[in-house]
Amino acid sequence: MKEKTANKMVAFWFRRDLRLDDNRALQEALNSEFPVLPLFIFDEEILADLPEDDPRLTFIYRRLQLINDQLRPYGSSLYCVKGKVPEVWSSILKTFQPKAVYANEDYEPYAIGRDNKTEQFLVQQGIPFKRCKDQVIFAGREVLKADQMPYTVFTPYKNQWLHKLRSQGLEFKKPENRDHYVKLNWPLPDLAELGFKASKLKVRDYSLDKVDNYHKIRDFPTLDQTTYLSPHLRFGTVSIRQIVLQVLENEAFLSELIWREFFMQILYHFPEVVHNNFKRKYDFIPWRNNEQEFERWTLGLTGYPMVDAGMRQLNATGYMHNRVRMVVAGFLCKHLLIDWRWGEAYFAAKLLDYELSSNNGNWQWAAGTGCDAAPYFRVFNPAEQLRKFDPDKAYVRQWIPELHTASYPSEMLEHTQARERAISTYRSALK
DNA sequence: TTTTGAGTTGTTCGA
DNA sequence: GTCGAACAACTCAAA
Repeated sequence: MKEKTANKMVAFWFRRDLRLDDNRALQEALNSEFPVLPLFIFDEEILADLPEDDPRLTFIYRRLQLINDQLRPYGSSLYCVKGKVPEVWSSILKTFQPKAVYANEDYEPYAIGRDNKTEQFLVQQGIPFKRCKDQVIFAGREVLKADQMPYTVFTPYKNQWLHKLRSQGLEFKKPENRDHYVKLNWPLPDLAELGFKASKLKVRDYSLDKVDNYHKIRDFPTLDQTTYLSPHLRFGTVSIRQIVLQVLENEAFLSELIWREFFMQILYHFPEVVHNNFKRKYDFIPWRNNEQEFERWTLGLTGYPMVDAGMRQLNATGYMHNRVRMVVAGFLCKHLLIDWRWGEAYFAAKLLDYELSSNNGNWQWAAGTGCDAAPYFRVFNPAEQLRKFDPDKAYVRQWIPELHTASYPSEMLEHTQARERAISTYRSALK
């Protein structure tokens, strides 16, 4: 990089928007007067909690390779570094002096803090930090009740969300200046140089082929007809606008995408849910928190096939069917009376589509402590769920080869008793 | 301000 | 086998 060109550029910071097309902040940067320096930071604050072969890191890395390949025809490449974000920015500014830095908004508490600090630092150097809405159709402040307070019940939120979408439509920005990048031939570090190892688990491509039948098939885990979309929305390898456009008429599936934004705005407005019950009156549930029982749950050794198949699918693949997630979560919170935070943390470590807001919101839903949650006396019967949703046992047999042999454990507790224990425990805690 | 209707995903029991 | 009611009363959104 010649001295002369080092300051005739703007920077675009990739985070959870790992794509070149229909990327709001990237498009804004490309439309600016100056060529774009594309960059990615492996954030050591986040990496500290992850194993070196975390499959999500491997996925991110593969996508960075793809982006790097896509930049090559434009004579550019991805500037990829690892470190603590503030230190990385000081070091970047020693090499480049961008006229502005562009990034897409991220609404998690950690990300908001990181971005505010980054903005403060950049602005001190006279560099504006420009943020765009990209990962959602509507951000937390955009869908509010008439009194300007956030919704905490899904159905009215969804109605308002749909009303807003219909009144203003999906806003697509036309792709322009696609090649307006800084000429840069920067080698992408390989996995080992970054301190990572390739994971055996893979994020699958998504497919919307069968989504038209979503309302009919969604509860049957054996049909394996899920879209596998969630990790792609998590890491922004596909644009939410593009997906919504494709499922506009499909209310059942669209609702799931609205749930995603519902829980994002809950986390945005009520960041304390990360640690606390949304409904504080549930604070006094005396969780049993038996570690041996928790371990049996994680290993898929409860003796309830629907629960065990789900946990084994999660452990083996990083995915779990949505219906089964409800069953295993309900079993942990209600039957075993283990704090939902334990289950939340386990899912966070294992799920390829892990996202704080959805994971927290749905665990609190299953525990009955969340907004718009299941009533506490609603206790899933894992045997009944199996009978209803996997009647020929294809799903459970797939994940439990020893199902009908002596080596499969018997039920670790009896359903009716556990159900009564759960209801009476909750009932007395609420008094 | 007060009132009213509604609220993701279930299970069990008894008629 | 099917159906409605009970579970326990509560909070929220909107008129």
